[in-house]
Amino acid sequence: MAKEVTNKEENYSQWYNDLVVKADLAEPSSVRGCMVIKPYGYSIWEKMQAALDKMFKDTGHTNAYFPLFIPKSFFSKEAKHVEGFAKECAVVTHYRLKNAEDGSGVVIDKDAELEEELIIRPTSETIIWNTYRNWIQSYRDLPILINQWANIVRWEMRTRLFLRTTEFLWQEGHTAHATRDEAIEETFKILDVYADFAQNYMAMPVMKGVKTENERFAGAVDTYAIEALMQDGKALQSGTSHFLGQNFAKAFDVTFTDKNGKLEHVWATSWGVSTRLIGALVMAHSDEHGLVLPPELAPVHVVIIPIYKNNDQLSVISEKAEKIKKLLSDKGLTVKYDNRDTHKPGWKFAEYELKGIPVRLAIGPNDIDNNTVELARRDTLQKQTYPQEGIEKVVAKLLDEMQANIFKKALDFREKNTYRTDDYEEFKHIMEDKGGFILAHWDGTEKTELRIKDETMATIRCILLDSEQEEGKCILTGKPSKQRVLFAKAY
RNA sequence: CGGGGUGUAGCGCAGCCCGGUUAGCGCACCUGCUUUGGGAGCAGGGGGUCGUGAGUUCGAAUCUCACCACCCCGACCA
Repeated sequence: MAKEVTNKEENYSQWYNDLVVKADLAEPSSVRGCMVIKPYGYSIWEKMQAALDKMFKDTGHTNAYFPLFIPKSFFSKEAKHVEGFAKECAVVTHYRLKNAEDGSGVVIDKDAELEEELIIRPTSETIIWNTYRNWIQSYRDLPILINQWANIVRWEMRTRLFLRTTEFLWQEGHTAHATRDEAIEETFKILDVYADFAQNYMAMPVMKGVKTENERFAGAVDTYAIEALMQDGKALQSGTSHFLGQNFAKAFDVTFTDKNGKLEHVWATSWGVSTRLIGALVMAHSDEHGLVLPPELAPVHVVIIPIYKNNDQLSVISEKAEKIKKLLSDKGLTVKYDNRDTHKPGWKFAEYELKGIPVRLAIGPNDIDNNTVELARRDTLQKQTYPQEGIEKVVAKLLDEMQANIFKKALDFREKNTYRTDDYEEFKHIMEDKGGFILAHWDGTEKTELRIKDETMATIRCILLDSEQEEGKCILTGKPSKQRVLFAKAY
């Protein structure tokens, strides 16, 4: 065994790290807290980008690009925003290096100090709203619906590949609207896009809800999020959509004249998902054998592996394999024919399982005699022999079935691990033993929320949008509550 | 920033207590032959500033001191 993945039950976080590294998604870099996203991992990100980008375009958005650097003065204009991000900002103070006089290498040239320090963006609201001020005069200039694909930096103390790194890739949407209602509508529209993407592409069920004040984005009026449950019973916030009200418009003095000739502040939203989604994808579906990728996001759908004893056999098999590859490609599938002679079939089987390629198609001498192929599906690891005739339809159908099955498996898991309780002792036991989501009553105060966090490590992930109104008593204080909220330990 | 741990070949480790030839093992790598339907076998081969610096000593991977880096556990976070 060349590559062993740590047992998932024994040490979940080691299992995750192993998987990310051994499946060639990413590796730690020599820069503290930063990762190298390797080609295979990056191609998953490209699949995500392609799907999301289309969804954004289909809902009327266009892409643009704003600077990496933000002048410190911009950054400090929105009070809550600074407060939230100040502790994790990288700051550029100089613009030149020089050779050290003692020959010990290169040092900062103290004469090249910046007049005003530049913050490396931890998010772009400030630079964007500073820019929007110049773009907006009239209601005719609205709405502005812009997205950008970018890297950002948040100086983290402890990092984990994909889940939390100092630099990461994401998209951030920033929209400007003439009315409050329109901005709110935009916030929900994007939340739905995210939920749709998570469920239909990532095959990962999510809960939609609004964050408590405590978990709200710095500078937002309301933060909405999609929350997913990972296989270790912890929740992962997978996307956020913020209704910013007029906070940034006021901070950056962005006003417009409405239809009645009245000067108003602009209404805003911002929203984002990041490469963290790759971490979510890994933790939601994968197993002891490696990654399990939903077909919609798999960089390669089918790998064809020849099994042969000599070159004569290989050439017969290759001819078949190339034909099948073309049939599948014509169906829009990405197919790899791995005819390398440097690795044995068994090695390749294990390798592609580790990488989560949805379907493996093997052709050997027996298949040549019988006009068959062997298909193995990654989600269930089942193998079955099919006639070569019509194989492209079988594979296409199988991939659809797998996409649905992977989602269903994740949904079953979530349902099995979502509890309702009105008893705080039970609440504590659930959190301690197995984790998962708990729906419980809460009195609505930050104090209670923090005390529950202290005592159980669980936080309020969100207040579900579709939660039914129900009279009850706060699980901690017994004070009256009108609805249950979603608790979990979180990443 | 607190508490704990680890730095020896690309990776994972042994050796260190108790200093002494040429620093060793597994995986990976290279060559050859046999193999190929679940991570092949045999034979041969290459690869090391023992984290860095200073000290003790006839002699340091091994002992002492300092520094650096990384990992795990906490506080902070998408």
